[in-house]
Amino acid sequence: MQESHDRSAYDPRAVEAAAQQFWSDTHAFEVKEDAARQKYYCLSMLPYPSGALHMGHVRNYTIGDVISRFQRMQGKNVLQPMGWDAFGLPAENAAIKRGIPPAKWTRQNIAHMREQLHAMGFAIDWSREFATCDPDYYVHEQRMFVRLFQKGLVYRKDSIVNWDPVDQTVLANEQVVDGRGWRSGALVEKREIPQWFLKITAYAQELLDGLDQLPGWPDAVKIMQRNWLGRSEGLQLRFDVEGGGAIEVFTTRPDTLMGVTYLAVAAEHPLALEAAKHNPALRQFIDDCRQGGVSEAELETREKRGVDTGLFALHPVTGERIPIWIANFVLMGYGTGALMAVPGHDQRDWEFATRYDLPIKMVIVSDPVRDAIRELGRDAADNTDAMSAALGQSQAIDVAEPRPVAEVLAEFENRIITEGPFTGHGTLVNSGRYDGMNYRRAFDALARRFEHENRGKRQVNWRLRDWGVSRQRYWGCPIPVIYCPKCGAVPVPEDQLPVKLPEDVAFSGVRSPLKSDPEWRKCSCPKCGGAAERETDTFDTFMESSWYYARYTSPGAATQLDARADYWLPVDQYIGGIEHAILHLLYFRFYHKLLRDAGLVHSDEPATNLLCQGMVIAETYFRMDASGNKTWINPADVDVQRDPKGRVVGATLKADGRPVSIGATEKMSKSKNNGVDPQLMIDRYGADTVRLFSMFAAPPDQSLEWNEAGVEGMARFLRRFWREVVNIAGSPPTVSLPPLAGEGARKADGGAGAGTLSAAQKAFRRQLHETIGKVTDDIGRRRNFNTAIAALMELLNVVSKFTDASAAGQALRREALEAMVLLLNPFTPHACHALWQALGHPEALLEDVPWPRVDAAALERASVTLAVQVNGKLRGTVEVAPDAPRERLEAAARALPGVINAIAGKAVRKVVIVPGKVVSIVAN
RNA sequence: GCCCGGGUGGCGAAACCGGUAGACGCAGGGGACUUAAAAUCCCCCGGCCUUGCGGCCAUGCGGGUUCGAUUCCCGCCCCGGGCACCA
Repeated sequence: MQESHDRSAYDPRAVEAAAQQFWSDTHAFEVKEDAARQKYYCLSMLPYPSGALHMGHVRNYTIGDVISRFQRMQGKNVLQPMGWDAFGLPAENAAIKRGIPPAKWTRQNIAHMREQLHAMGFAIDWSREFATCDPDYYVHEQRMFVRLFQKGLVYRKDSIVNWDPVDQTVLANEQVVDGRGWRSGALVEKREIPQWFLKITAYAQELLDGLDQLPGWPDAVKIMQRNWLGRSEGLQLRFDVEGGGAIEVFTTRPDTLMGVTYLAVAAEHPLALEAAKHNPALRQFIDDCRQGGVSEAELETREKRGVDTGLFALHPVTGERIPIWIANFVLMGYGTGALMAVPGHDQRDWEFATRYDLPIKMVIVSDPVRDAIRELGRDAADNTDAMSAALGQSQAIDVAEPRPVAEVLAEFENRIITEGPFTGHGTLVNSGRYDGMNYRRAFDALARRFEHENRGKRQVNWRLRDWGVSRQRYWGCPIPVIYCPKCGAVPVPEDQLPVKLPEDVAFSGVRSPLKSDPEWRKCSCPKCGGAAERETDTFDTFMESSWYYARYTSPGAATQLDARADYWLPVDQYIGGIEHAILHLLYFRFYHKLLRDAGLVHSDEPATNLLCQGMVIAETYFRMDASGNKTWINPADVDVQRDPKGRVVGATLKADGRPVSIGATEKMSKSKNNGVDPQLMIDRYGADTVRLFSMFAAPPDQSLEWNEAGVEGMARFLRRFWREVVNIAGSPPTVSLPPLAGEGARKADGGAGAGTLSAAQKAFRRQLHETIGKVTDDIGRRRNFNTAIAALMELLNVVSKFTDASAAGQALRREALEAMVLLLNPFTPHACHALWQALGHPEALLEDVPWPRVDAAALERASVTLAVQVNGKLRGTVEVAPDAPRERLEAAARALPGVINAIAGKAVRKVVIVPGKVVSIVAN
């Protein structure tokens, strides 16, 4: 016994090395197109090669691998590729810090991380691997850009960036910390420079409509994208300016037009700049607006400020004089850079008007107020109650005495002025001939009027802006454009592509080597042959990550894609972090439509199913010094103390045994030093245990708290499972008990074979087949891997306790454990690979071995348990035949002592029976 | 600020379509085995009351709908993600 224990003990290191060697030697995961088989393209977002695998990668790629291996066991032709999102800012930072060229640093990181991915045992087709910094990859991106240029989907315009006046460089939002440059500490300024744009807005409507064709995407992502696209129907309208000129505004609420009390323009608006020429105070305000970063979060949380230009616009209906203000919350980039402010019916306009003491007018009343007014108009004497109730609902007005309509309106207006705007749709008042109209009618009437006067037009506006793809950085794909003094911006001819990024460069300071190298940019104009210069900006790295999924299907193709793309695309399952819900996933969808319109793919959307996994979080520990600075301590270096109930009462540093403070549980990060190194975990427990824990500890879309004791629990489970399987491995692979053979048995004798089992044997087998059903559904449909694993643990507990030594009992054990090896294979493929062999199977546990099937006959039950409630409280349960009639259920329920007590002295009013679930008795 | 998501025992979580709240695992307590440790196995484990049977309370907070709400609706509080150079 002792000897066999030693021989058969679970040794993850040896098991995993052998399985990985086998998969590698047999090219087990390299796939090719096969029209005869159903394809399944399972894709995880490609990693940025930051240096080492982190737990977020482990989680992401384990989810993808579980789905891939599961689908493969369903007989599908599964593609699971991997590559590297190799361009980006961190490589430049590393270059500055350590003096290593970004290309070298990046390729070193890739080599290391590739080894780590191998050690996780992912079923990846490595023959398709590429890095986005390979010229063979980005040449196609450059060619696509040139073609989009020719199609008119690319343009250049001035755009605002964060400018660091000390380092003389453009900063990413990430590099702006509290309005200052992260390296120089200088106050960041806004600066306008010319940049390249892709016309994603030309696809806005299609991107919106396409969301309805994606039932396999999470609602949260679709809602976020819908809001991001931000379709709004409104009116673009011209206000004449007193003394000449005009301002165009866009409004989604033309019905509030008569409530306009001021106009607000952006600081960069031409009218603002013109007015500032003769007004130092305006000049000063506009200059102040240039300070600070450009991110939306920063702008939106900034204090709303403005200044009066002293100019007036003329109201397009009344001719009234309307003051024009410059306001820091109006941005030049959205709509027309100017807006009509209606403080009575818009929150932000109201706050601004209140601050600067601008008039507030009521021109819309809520429906309850309108109804009350109508009642008053009919019978002014006696409708106090109705009016009071109506006003009470909307604005809480006390109406003690009947009053004329004008007084009610005045009260409502007073509420708006003092308490806040009424921003809902309602009925127009104080609007002359538009009085009494609702939103829709007023919108139409005003639109017709202004279209007729040639003063305005109906317009659909989008929140979505065109995609600015220029970055003033070195480590990116060069934008293939040449600037000629005579011919202007000329795309690089396709036969001169790629424009290669020089990789052997030295970073002297923060400036891009492309920009400081006078030679690289020199070239001749493709049109006139004269001396010209190259663009030194590179693409936004979202460009590379927008089409990599397609390139995996056509490795080595001379063109961007070839016919193989049609076999594999679209992606069947895409997996990545929720943080990419908007930007990446929108560009990804957009680029797919660009590929489609170039004839390279033949579908409308790139991925049919999307899974967004949550973050990996961990506890934080720190010590604070006298001046309040925190030193963060890694969880691996800490011991935790508990009270007898298991509650955490303190923590100490392993090194000195003295206490440390316990911080929040948050996302693993370098700054909080709470990252757990996956490599350490693999070395200590093996990849299968790490995979199993990362799938068990939380459902994939929630955050996952890393907890090493939990990992040990998984190791315990795997050891037990290993032992159970090895214990039966000596018995013959097929114990001769035909009635147990599921499918075959039912064909042979209609399932009657199971009838020869004892009640305990039947219960055992039912649990097995319920588990097969649950695990299949949890992985295949629900993507709840944690509950699939829990069900398998439960089953193992049952198997361990099932000591039936009869022939039938042994056969049942074998059936259960063979099925479990298959069911666990997606999670712990190395151990299952070894155990499948140990069970005497000659073939490798790959697609040749089909997923276990549920035997419907095994699921039959002799009885079901129903909950019995009295007045909503549980008073007992009854066990009855599944087809027991209603009367018998009620009688059985009423016979329960708990029920008799609960209904004593009461009359039963109602009995609700939900078959298979509950008997609910209402008594009083 | 805006958009999206989440809040259930000491902890991670489960309850899938409104039907027995806490499966599974961790931590903890008690025991077995062992010279000892590790490993393994068995029992207990939301709170309060009760010798026991059992009862009451409990899914962030306050309301509502329902025979019945962790689940649906309304209003709050707290935590997390995103915000594209540029409502």
